[in-house]
Amino acid sequence: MPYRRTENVVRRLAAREQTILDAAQSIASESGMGAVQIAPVAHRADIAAGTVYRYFPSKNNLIAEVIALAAGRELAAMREAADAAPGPLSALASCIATFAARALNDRRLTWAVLAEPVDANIDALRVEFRRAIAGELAWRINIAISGQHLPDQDARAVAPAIVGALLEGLIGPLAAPGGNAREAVQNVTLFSLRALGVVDAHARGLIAQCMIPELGSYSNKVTRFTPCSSGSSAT
Amino acid sequence: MPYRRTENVVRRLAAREQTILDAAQSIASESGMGAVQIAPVAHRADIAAGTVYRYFPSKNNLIAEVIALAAGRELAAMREAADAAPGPLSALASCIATFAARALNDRRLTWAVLAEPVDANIDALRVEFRRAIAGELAWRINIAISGQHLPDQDARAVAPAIVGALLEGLIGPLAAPGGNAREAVQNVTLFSLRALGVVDAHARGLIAQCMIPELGSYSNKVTRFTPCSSGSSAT
DNA sequence: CGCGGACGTGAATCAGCATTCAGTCGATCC
DNA sequence: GGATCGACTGAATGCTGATTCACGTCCGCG
Repeated sequence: MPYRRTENVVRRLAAREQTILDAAQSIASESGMGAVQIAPVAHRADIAAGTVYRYFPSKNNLIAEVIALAAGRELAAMREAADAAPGPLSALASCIATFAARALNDRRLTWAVLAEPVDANIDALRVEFRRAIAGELAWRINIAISGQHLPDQDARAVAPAIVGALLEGLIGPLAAPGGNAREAVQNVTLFSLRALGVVDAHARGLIAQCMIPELGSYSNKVTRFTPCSSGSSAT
Repeated sequence: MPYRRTENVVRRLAAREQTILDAAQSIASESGMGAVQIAPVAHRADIAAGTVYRYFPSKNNLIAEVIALAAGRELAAMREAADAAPGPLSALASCIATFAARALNDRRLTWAVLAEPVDANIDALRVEFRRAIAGELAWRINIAISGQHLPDQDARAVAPAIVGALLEGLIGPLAAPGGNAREAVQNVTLFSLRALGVVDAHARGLIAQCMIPELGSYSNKVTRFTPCSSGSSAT
């Protein structure tokens, strides 16, 4: 007869799992996805390498989980910011600024989660995440178009370009490292809005009113992101 | 007494080296940088694995060479297109459109060379390449700004964002695969020009006059790209 | 010719890492 | 208080893929 899982044990196991996830994320955030290896993660979590496999069936699964958690967090923040805005263009601006601000807040992690290749299986999940972000933007863009706030254009095509511009312009290897973060966020947001066809002066106005998340501290909701498409096994 | 290298031998060796480079590039172009492994490259070049090492001291050096060659090709094409244009904004538009068109022409290779991570040492070279492209754009942007054709802005910050938008918007995993290539090029160019602050109508005019390289065939000059910074050993 | 050096070969070596598993230990149950 | 269960350990295993090297082969040389 199998043993029951004591309340205590359940807590301990859950805590351990979280510890592993935290270890993996912090390593990713410090040294990139490539550095997320079983041995270092286990070491940082103060457990043996083998133990990791009691919690995650494979390294890929662990990484996938890290990505899914980060993705859920970012998407939720973007939605929240956009939903709080007064109009379609404001929503768009907030959405972009929020993504930008949070990315800037933890450059390396964002890069690791969104851009740094690891493995073909993982890449599939990452692409889902990017798609979700681009989709979120595309959705808002379409609303603005149908309200005549933006010139007619193919939102599905433009949204990825904005994501690329944000990533490359803010946290890519070429982006200036230091500088005024708030200003950088406002600049890329302005850039994006203009690219969408908002005239310069209007865009500046929108940005001025835009809530930009406090840099240095942001919500850490743990709504795991689940891609809609079925096929992301991440073996 | 060491033997001299016969004319014939020199030719043969050079041809072999080229064959290896071609093999590596074609594999990268078909399956990405990850698939550029010594064994497959050697196989495609019809030589033994060990022979590759008579021509390149390490795999990284081989890959670095592939990247440098591609980079030189692309930069030259961008410069040529821009220099042939009548004015600063035209030059900018041509530069962007050329990059876009050529990238679209060989998506996978462009992606492999510009975006697909391989190894930290290689990444350094890749970053140099990106920097060179962004620098080329920044240069043209600054000319346009000083001629009052563009609103004042930080070209060094904006140029990488444009590169990101082009890559992600055209050849990234989210970009629509099929479709009208010429139209796609014109769309991202329009997007970029607007982002820089060119008003919509004017941008469209510029693009209409813009020479877009024939899709499907383009110059294959072999001006190897050499990053200016000294430290790109690529061990 | 026939010697010797350079090229070419590909099997063996080496290294990095994920994954496994026989063995240890503390908690749970009767 | 034993009998087990099941988590934990970490050394051993296995795989993938770059790199090496002892040995053929070719060709310029006298």
